[in-house]
Amino acid sequence: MGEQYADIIVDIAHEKLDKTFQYRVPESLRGRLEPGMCVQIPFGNGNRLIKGYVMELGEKCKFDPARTKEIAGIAGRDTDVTDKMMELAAWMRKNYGGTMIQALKTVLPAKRSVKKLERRFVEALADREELTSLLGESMRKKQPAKARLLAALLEQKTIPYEWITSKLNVSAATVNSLAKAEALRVVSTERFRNPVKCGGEADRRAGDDRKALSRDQQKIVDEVMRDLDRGTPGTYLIHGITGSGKTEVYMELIAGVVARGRQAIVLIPEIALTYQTLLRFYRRFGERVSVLNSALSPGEKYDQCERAKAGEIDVIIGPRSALFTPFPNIGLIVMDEEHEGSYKSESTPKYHARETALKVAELHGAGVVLGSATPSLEAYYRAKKGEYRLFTLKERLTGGVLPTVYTVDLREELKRGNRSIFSEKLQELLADRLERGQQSMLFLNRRGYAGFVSCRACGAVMKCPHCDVSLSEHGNGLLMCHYCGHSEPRPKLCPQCGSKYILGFKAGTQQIEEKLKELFPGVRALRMDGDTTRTKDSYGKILAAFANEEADVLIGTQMIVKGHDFPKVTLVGILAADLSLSAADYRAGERTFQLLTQAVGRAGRGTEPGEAVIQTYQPQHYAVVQAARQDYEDFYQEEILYRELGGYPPASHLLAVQIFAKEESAGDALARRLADIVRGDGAAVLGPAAASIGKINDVYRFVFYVKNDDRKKLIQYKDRLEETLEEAPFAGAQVQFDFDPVNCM
DNA sequence: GAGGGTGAATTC
DNA sequence: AATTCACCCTCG
Repeated sequence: MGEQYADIIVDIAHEKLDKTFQYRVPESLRGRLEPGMCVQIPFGNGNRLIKGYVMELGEKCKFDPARTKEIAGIAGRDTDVTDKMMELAAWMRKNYGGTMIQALKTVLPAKRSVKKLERRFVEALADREELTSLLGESMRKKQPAKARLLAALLEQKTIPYEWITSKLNVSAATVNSLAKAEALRVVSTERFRNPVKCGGEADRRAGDDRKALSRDQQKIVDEVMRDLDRGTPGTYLIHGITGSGKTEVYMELIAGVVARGRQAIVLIPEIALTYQTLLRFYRRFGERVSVLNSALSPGEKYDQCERAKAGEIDVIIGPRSALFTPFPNIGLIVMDEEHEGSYKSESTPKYHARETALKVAELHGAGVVLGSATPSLEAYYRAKKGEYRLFTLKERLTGGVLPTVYTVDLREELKRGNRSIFSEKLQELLADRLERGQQSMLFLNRRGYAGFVSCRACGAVMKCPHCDVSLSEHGNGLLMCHYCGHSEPRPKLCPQCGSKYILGFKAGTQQIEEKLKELFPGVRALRMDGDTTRTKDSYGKILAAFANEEADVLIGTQMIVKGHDFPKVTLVGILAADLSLSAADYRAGERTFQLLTQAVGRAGRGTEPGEAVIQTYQPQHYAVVQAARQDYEDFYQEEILYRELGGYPPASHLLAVQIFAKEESAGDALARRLADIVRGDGAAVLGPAAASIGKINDVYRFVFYVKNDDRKKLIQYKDRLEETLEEAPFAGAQVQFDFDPVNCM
């Protein structure tokens, strides 16, 4: 066997050093090193020993072999936060692909890749008299840098090191010479750490807000805490309908963990991160809780991380990136609405927060609590297999009964001559609510962007010149692309046939609003979709207006069914339940069931009983049937059968290999070549083919899928492809990996 | 030309 | 970040 080499990132925070350095692995360390490990390495001209992190191991030397040095040894693996983060980054790179730098940037949200742990000061050693005489001497000798430093030291005995190099503009060489003359010394101080305070104010404040837990709730708390105290924390799935009190359980668990001097991370999908939710946490945990969200500036995010490191906070609430809060000793990770698609990252490394949470928990010896009213197939599958402990909360503690659901077959409706987008049943119930002064919600199960423009004469659709999607009309006579932002004036004549009959199809929700007003003149309706909520503010305003009963009907897409509680709503209409069923990916059924269940659950949250109407062309589809019955268990049984037969996750695993290229032919060629390589290794490959959106921003997209029951096998295929790409780089094309994709390409 | 301060360049 | 190096300066 030849030499072994390691790519190492040095533990010095500086842009110039934000890359790997290659070192030889000495005989004694062969086989003992792993990516993410902390080692001692000689660095720079003086070969001073510093800390470094192993990024990758390999056989070949990418640098002048004569100048590569040897690793000095393994640095003590302490409990340092940074070490854990490095190990996590290494794990992510291995499991999701991409470069180590990409993994590190994901894990360490703060600018610098490695944060220094100590602050340095320069302290005067000589007394004032000596300093003054030295100052005079340096002035005489025309040594301005030395003089500036001495003058500064006369005013202030200790000066932060950064000041000296930046403000005073004195180089390190000057400091060293004065240090040698024993006029000053450089002191390193451990950064100030707030001791973790427990109990006290936070607990007292909690008294008024705390409700007694039900027996079922208490059972969960007892079991999780018992496991934690025994040092055998596990993963728990709480399957509980909305209003069954999952949040109270989370709070009690978090309080328990904090009382034991450990920290908790609460993951919530960004869209569900409402002010009400935050307030509940603030009331219970006061100043010791903090929020992370996309509205924070990078500086503010950095501050949150510093506070977490310094032990100033115990609880953090945020979207998937909150997982990377650098807490010293995490005791619990809560993942609410565990089934949400936003827990999967869209950029490399395309990690899933659920799997990553389990890894973070492993590193800290923490427990993971997943919660959902409609658990993901993945989580429920693992729970059934006994990998997760399953708890079910059936009672609706907030009162209110489950709504009555009517499923309407739109084909029947058409046969009876009703061409309206509202079925007879929905019209009847809407009229009833308007009469009684109660509120309704109309839900269009489809993503915002409709509003495309086409020619009536020849059928040509106005398309984006840079992307493989249709342009949508934007009021002001402009056509816009939602993917790249391209805009152009709406043409007067069809560019294909010259006809002047060009028609814009209204965005779905806008059309619903108009039809509703035709049917019920004078109805007060609010509309919420991509167009009306361009600004972040308007989103909240619309919800607030509806909650204040300033409107009778709220019309919207996905966003109106998530996380918002309107007690006065007693009717929910789902206008076209199957729109999400027709999507050609294996999660369509699951997604439809979840959306319908959530939408139906919006009705009757208050004292009045609720009703829901599901309009569909496929009333016999099990996702529709089971959502109408609000029966998760039966839905799961049918869906998991389909996944097992089709070999889809969670029963099996899927790796999507995505190819991006400026030249269509280059992308196609690379996709074929890569697919052939893994095929040659015996992999089951689907494709390659052009992605469903074949071009975005003038970049062509191709994809192929590799299937295998064993996730490890897929990782091997990924490694094989990454190696191939490294050995023979393919100019003008990029490759990304996506394991068990949520949104198929 | 010794002696030493300074900024730039380098770090596997 | 922390050296070292090459190129100044000053003083005798």
